[in-house]
Amino acid sequence: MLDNSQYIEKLRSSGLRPTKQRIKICEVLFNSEKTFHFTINELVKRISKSTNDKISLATVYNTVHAFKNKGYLKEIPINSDQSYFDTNTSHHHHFYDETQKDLIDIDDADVEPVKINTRIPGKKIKSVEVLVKVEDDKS
Amino acid sequence: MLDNSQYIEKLRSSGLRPTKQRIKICEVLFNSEKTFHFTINELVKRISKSTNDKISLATVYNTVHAFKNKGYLKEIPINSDQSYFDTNTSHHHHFYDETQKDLIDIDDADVEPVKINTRIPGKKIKSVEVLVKVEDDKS
DNA sequence: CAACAGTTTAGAACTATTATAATGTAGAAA
DNA sequence: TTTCTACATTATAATAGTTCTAAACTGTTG
Ligand SMILES: [Mn+2]
Ligand SMILES: [Mn+2]
Ligand SMILES: [Zn+2]
Ligand SMILES: [Zn+2]
Repeated sequence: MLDNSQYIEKLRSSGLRPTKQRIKICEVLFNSEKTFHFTINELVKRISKSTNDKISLATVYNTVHAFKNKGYLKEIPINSDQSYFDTNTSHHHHFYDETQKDLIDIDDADVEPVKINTRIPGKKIKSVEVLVKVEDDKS
Repeated sequence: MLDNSQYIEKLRSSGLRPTKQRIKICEVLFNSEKTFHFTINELVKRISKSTNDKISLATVYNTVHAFKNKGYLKEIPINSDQSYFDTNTSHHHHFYDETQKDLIDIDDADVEPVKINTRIPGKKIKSVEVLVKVEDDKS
């Protein structure tokens, strides 16, 4: 929970001009106690609920990608027709409920550290993500 | 490495009519010693290299989805503009080279079994997939 | 063979995402 | 404060992977 001046500082220190659109998007993304997952469309809805000034879809895409590049958001790899993002940038994994198309954090304490005992020469590891797909238990 | 009569049997026993398109796609997918990863476009290219009879794009999509539903193919979750499929349906994980947009199997022996010590009530686990993103090592 | 459900197909439709290019603005310099 | 300019926003078009449609075709069964 930060106030606007802190977002302005955060944006400035990232080399991003603190425009009113970016500040608003910061509020929507980071002004809540709990982190959450979202698609671009869901974010657009959250934004329009919390302001009267419309932000164009292109700006939402641009800003989400900028924040992702700066490390303020993560993109979660799922097979879906749309991208999912996460305001929780700490190391953790996910359940994906295929029935409800819903992402759920797995507390990092509930997952044994994933050990990969092999490497690709000339490449370095950027991330290690576990996705646990679940479905309704009919049995 | 199976011959056509075995594909015909495999298709029949799955409730799929053994059409010449499906048999051809079986050959392209399963007639090699090594398993591999592919996108729909790459599969279309492989098909046209190995036959003169064109198979329509819609049929390729239909068949890949049918095979996936029958468990003959897996879809690999990646953030990409296109879907990746895998002819290796045994349990294993992947490196994804973001530079070359290339999927590489991780031998299951090189990964400690992933233990998830929590569940979602009413849901059962369908799959547990580890994706290790790598990039060029410039350091 | 006849009948029919399942399959293939070309092409249209759909939709998430990206590109374009004109307009606007934050921040620094004069 | 005014000017300047690189960066940002925006409406809109373009792109592209995927799915849909509906007509033609085919494998299977009786
Ligand atoms: Mn998909
Ligand atoms: Mn993406
Ligand atoms: Zn998360
Ligand atoms: Zn694989």
